[in-house]
Amino acid sequence: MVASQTELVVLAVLNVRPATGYAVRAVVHEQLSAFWGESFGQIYPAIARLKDAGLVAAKAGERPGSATYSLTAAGRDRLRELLQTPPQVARPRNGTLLRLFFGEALGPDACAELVRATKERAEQQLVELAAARAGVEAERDSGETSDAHTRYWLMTIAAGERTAAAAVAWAEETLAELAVMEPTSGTAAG
Amino acid sequence: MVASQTELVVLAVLNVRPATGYAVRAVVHEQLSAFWGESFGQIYPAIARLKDAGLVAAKAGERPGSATYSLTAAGRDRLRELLQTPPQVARPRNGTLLRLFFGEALGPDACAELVRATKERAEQQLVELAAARAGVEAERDSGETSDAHTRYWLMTIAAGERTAAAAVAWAEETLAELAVMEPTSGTAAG
DNA sequence: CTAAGCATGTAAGATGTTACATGATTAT
DNA sequence: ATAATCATGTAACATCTTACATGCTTAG
Repeated sequence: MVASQTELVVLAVLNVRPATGYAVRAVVHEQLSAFWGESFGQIYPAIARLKDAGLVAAKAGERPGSATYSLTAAGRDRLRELLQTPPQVARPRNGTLLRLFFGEALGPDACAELVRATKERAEQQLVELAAARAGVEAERDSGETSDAHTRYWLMTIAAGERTAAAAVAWAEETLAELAVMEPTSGTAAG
Repeated sequence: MVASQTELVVLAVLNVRPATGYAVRAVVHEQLSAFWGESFGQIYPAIARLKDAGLVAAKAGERPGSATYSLTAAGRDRLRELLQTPPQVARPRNGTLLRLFFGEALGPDACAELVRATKERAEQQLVELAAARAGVEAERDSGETSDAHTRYWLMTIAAGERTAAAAVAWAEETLAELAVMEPTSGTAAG
């Protein structure tokens, strides 16, 4: 009875609207990518398990060989159950900060390169999140999505924006400090 | 030749000073925990592989059955090589934001609970990071650690502080918005 | 006609967690 | 004494990525 996190996402996405496995993954990529990721290698086996457990039902899809899945009543119950389990905090793995911590063996120039890359990723993310925000707000105003769902969605976008803005501010501060450090060690040393 | 990230951390920690496997894990827990995690189940096999590859050398430790490991010349070369590889960005997995995104099925009260937990974790982290900052600065002033390493260490602490502060600000904003939402759906609905 | 996108799945291998098993040393 | 900490390792299991294999449909 230990459901994977992937099963939770699949149930949650299918609860919004029935979809093919491919479309489930598209939703995850397009709407959740700032805080969640899944690959086909996880999604298809997860759907198969959920089908075996009677939590989702398959209808023949529009194309031959494809299937559109939707939640059963048991699936909706299970979804609520899973949503109420405390989120498991994932082990952090920030390769940039790891390298920066051991920056003495790497040198200030290479470290600055890493921080610049972080800054660019964060700025890119701010652009994407602004676009997502505009899209969600337009959808809300056109009445295509429930108002409550729109609000929750915007809260997750706000979280991404805060985090990305903090990353940009940190990167700028850190680049300034790296700029005044002499290259006394590391591979870039003269 | 695909070295795991764990091998990189082990090499980096042993480059600072020779240590037992147990002590390597203690360093990771005490100094890197804000952005990195490792368990014994990873560290011991990683050390065994590094020893087989001639990248670390074992000396008999102070206790019977224990060993103190240090980098060989090949190990130092390999470390520099690994530090220069681009950091692989880990797949994001934020269980709180996932639940919040599907908050309509959960209800505003349960969502507020999740956000409060996030806020408390972030505040706790700010306390821990402030203590770490004080400890590092004291070490620097006493001359126990190289000045360069201290600076890099403080940069990683600053990253954690920025991120945690952003999380607190987001949580407060989000709690205010959740407070004005009516419980029209979700398990907590009346 | 051909490339891109839609669609489903499997298999191998890497990675990671947790629990278990064992035992020495140090502090209370 | 006895609990906590130091110390090493294995085994089972879960998870995840990547590549592979296949084929339909739509747009250029």
